[in-house]
Parts: sequence; C-alpha cells; structure tokens
Amino acid sequence: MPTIKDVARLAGVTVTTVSRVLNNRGYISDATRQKVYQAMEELNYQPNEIARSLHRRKSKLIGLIIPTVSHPFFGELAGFIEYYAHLIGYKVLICNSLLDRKKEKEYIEMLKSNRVDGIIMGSHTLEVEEYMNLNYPIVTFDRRISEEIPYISSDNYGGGKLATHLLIQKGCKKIAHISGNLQLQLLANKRSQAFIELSKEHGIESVIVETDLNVFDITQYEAMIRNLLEKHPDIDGVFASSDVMAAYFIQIGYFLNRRIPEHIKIVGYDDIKLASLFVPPLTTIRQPIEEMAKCAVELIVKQVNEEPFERENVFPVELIERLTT
Amino acid sequence: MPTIKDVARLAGVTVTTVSRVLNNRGYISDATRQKVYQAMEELNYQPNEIARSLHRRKSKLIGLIIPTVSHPFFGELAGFIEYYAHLIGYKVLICNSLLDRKKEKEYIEMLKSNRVDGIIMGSHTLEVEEYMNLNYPIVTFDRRISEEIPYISSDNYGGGKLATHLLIQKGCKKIAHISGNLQLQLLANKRSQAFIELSKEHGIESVIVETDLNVFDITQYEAMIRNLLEKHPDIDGVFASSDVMAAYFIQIGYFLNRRIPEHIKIVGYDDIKLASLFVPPLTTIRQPIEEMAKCAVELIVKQVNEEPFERENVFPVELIERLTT
DNA sequence: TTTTTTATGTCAAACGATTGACATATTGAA
DNA sequence: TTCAATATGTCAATCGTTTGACATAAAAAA
Repeated sequence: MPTIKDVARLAGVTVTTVSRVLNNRGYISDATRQKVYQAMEELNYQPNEIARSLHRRKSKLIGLIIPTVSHPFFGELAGFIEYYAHLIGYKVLICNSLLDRKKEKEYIEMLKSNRVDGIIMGSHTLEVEEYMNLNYPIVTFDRRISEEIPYISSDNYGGGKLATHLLIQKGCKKIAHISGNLQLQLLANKRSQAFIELSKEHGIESVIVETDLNVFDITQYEAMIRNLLEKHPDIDGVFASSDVMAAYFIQIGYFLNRRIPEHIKIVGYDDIKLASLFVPPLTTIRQPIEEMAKCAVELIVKQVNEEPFERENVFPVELIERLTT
Repeated sequence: MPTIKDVARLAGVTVTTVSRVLNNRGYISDATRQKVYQAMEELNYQPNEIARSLHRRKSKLIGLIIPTVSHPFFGELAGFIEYYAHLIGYKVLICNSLLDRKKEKEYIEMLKSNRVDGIIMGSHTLEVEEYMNLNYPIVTFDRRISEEIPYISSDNYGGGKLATHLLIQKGCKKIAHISGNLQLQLLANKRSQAFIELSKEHGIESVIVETDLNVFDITQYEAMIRNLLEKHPDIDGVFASSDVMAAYFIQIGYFLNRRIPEHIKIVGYDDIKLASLFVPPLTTIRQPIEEMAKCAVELIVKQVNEEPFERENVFPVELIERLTT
C-alpha cells in the first residue's frame, strides 16, 4: 500500500505539502494541489486511518454492544445507529454479548483497547460499579446506571399503561403479561410495573411470567407460553414485552385454536417491521427506534466534543392498533 | 489513558521489559512479571490496539458490507459472522449499503482506509471491474465476481427446484414466483431459473414478478403482490425468494380471504428464525446461515494468512416443510 | 520599491507500541 | 573457576501521518 511518502515523491513535493493538501491547511497553489491529487489517483492512495487515529487520538469509532443483532429489535436499532454514525463520519464496531457477562466484559475491554470514541450499551449484565469505573463516553439503552451516564429509553411505564389499558378497555377479564427477566434491572421492567398497577387498580385478574436470564434463548418461550395457557385457560388478554414474544403467542394461540382477537387479545412491544406482517397484524406499542438510535449517536458525539448533553432521554411511545385486539 | 511508558515507570522497568511481558518474548523473571502486571492493574492499562495495528500492519478488523442489518436474513448472518470472528480475535465493522452504489463505494474506500484485514461483501451493486481492482482479501455472498475472488452461496438452483417441485407435487396448477431484482447479477437468480425451467418442464402455467432495484424498499412489496393476485386470481402456488416476501404474501392472502394452504400454497427462502412463527408457519428453503457465516470468516482469515482456500463455496439447502403448503 | 501575501520546503517531534542489536549483570551448572 | 543460561537494560528504528517552527522564494499589493 502506498504511503504519503510515495505520493510526495511522485508528485515531486514533500510530505508536508501532501499533508497540507490532504487536510486543507496552509497555502497551496492549484497547480500543486492538482499534482498531488493526480499522484494520489495514480497510486490509488488512501490515507492510513490507523496512523491518523493514532496521531489524532480519535478513532472515529463507536462500539455497539447489544444482546444480538439477529434479534429484530436490535437489528433495526443497530441499522439506524450505523446509519446516523456514518452520516457524520463515524464507524460502528458491533458486539453481540448474547447477554453473557463474560463476553460483555471482554467486549468492553476490547473496545477500550481499540480506543473507540464511545460505547453504546444495549446489553447490561454487569454490576453498576463496573460500568461506573469505565470512565469513557457511554450511552446506555434502557438502563439507568449512575448520575453521570446518559441513558435512552422509551416511556416504558407509559407503554405498559397503554397496552394494559387497551386490554382492559376491550373487555378482557383476565390478563397475562410475559416479560424478559426482571432481575436485569432494566427500565423495561416499568412495563411490568404499569401492568401490575393498572390491573390491580381496575380489579382485573392478572398473571405475570418472565423468562430466565437467557432472555434471548427463544426455545424457552414456547414452553413458557403453553404452560401459562394450560394453567390459566381463561386468559383473554396478553401484553407481551416484545413483538417476538407476541409472535409466539399468536402462533401458540393458533395451534390451540384460540382465535385472535376473539378469544385472546394480544399487545406487543417495539413495533418491529415484521409486526405489521403477522397474521393477524399485531397491535403493539411502538418505540421510536430510529429517533432513539439517532439520539444515541448524538450523545456519544456530544460527549466526545465535550458539549453539554441531556442525561435522561425518554422517548414517547405510541399505541399502534392493528388486529390482535 | 496510561501508556506502556507509564507502566514501565511505575513497575520500575523499561518499556522493553513491559513489552516482553505483554508479548511473552525473551526471558522474564516471575518477580518482574508480577511487578509489571501489578502496575498495569494499578493504572488500568490497556495496550493501545491502534498503535499495535499500525506497527503490525494488521488491524484484526473485518469489514462487513450488507444491504442492511435490519433485514432478518442479514441480521442473522451478521450475528454469526461477528460470533465466529470474535472467537478468533477479529472485530467486525458493519456497513449497511442499503443497496446504494454510492454508499457501497464509500464503504469500500472507508474499509480500505481503515486497513481492515478483509472485506465480506453481501451487497453488490457495482460493476465487476470495480471489485476486481480492489486487490484485497474479499469474500462475496451470492455473487461470482472473478476467477480469484472466493464466493459463498447456497445451492440456489437446488433450492429453486425444491420449492417449485413441492408446489407442483402438491397439485398447484398456476404458480407464481416473486424475486428480488434480477438485474443484480446475483446467484440468487438461479432460484428463478429453476422455477422457470421446472414449471416449463411440467407444463405448468407460471408467472414471475421482481422488485425494482431498491430490493429492500419493503413498501413496494404489497402493491406488487396485490397487483399480481388481481391480474392472476387463479394463482394457487407461490415461491417467494425470501421469507419476508413470503410473509407479505401470507398476509395479503389473509386479507383477500385466500386460505393458506388450501387456496394458495407458499414456499419461502432463507428460513429466518421468525419463519417458524408465522401463522401458518412457513414452509421454506433453509439456507445454513451459520455455516455460511463461519465459512466467510474462515475465507478471510485464510487469505490473510496466505493459506490455500476454496473459491467456490456452495452450501446445500434443505426443504423445511411447515404448514403453508 | 518595499511590504505582504502566498506557496513551498526543511526538519523533527509526536502518537503508542514492537523489535532487533547489543551490553551487562546475576545465577547456576559443569 | 569458567561457561552458559537467565534476566534486564540501552538505544534507536519503524509503522504512517500530523503539525509546529522556521526558512526561503515568488507573486501581488502598497
């Protein structure tokens, strides 16, 4: 690979001049500029970003740690994060923690070693202190870690209320809620909280099931749901904490001959792209994934540039009523 | 951030010694080793991988260009690629081209500037020569570019045959095929080819529609499919070139009161995780996504290490018969 | 004509690590 | 006692780029 020296030699100038052209600094005549460009063209020269990063002490890299990009919600989130990062010249290193503590820790070390400019954490299996000692530009999704670290979430409580309220309003008598593991101190737990409070308030019978810590071990979902419906055959309303979980419900309902929405009404959460394609199309609580992604990138950049930023970034949710309610 | 010098100073040794500890070279007494480790611990030192990369001229980075990680197939693919890359100490830079030529080109330049060790191309909107001049360790998905560049694909022709054959065997009289844009010289086009040949061979009426070049502009799918069913209301079998397209079909069928599989049978392609959750669960052609991802990483590594490698990597597909046929 | 402005060059340090060549000192074994 | 193995140090180059300090010369403006 050609270096700046090769370009300088071919253009008949010094590296300083080439660097000036490259970085638009100081005085450069058009003639020289052209010569340099031509030499770069001829050699197919691309400045070595690694060397630049080393010198500038900025890598223009953002680390993204999520459970897995193959989960539709995180896939969409990652897509938007990369989109907005790219717009402003940042690159994205993806890390799929699979919600494994060891992996998550490894990834954090790795990202620091690689001197990424900031880390977006969408997976949190570690203890609060471990994040606090990080001393690095960070943004978290759905988890409040400390007074300093900014976080992004949707209005989980509001979403939980919307969902539960809709079920009640539609006449459900016994409702269930299926959530991720509640031990992972996520803000998403507020969805469950809203569910509990609202059903209590309205005197409606309710039941909650949660996954084990392997939240994304999708194989457990089916057994959980079948179990739930067996134990409580009179459930007529379900609030699922993600659209994927809702999909399981729809399907199991279909196999058990419970018609949706006639026998059981279902509300999901996220509004992934495929939610509208389910049969019947899923009623769900929409998180503004794109806006949240954009915000995450901005929060990193603001920290890098030492600009002021908001610590709490809670995004409004929206009830998307389709045909499962 | 502390440097190797800080560690050396604190441990009371020279940087050479620290480097020896770090890289396990030469003679080091246990006592010194401990001193060094302790100093690193105390300073929370992490070797600067950027400096290392510069010196080693290896970044341990793999660039991954795909249409978008938010598409389930590519999301799953990206997940596995990152998984296998991580296992052997490689990191993954994701790039969502959105099948935009300009973006794709930008990304390639960017990846080269960042001296990634190799590029996995799952998006190909450029001309063959542009890839050939790349002169870089590359692996492509689903496209044969030159005699040198290795590629990975599923047995598209076999898959097309399996799908078409199943429809015919189940008694369909008029079958349709909906595919991505055929101009993008992809190996996936062989699915269509098999469809055409087989239906001709069996004397079965058939019709093909393809998306425009914005293959992932999902909004066009619905109109396309509705259009198709309006023009050809007697279609009783569909082979969709991806599970997502099949999902559209299932749903539109549902809205038009065409029962599946009684009135229309549907076969998808990919076998994304959600395919089994569709209602009814989707019959599809399974691509071994994980194996393909693993192979992609291996092909990059082999090129980096200048080991011999296979140019053609065609993976067998499997018919997964569920309830839409 | 003199002064500025513009255009380029020279030189060298810095970013943070690795590494080779060589020197020196301490052990332990022969 | 002598030699080899072990342990560390010194020094400097290298990876590819940026940048500051300073010098010089030509062109443009005063």
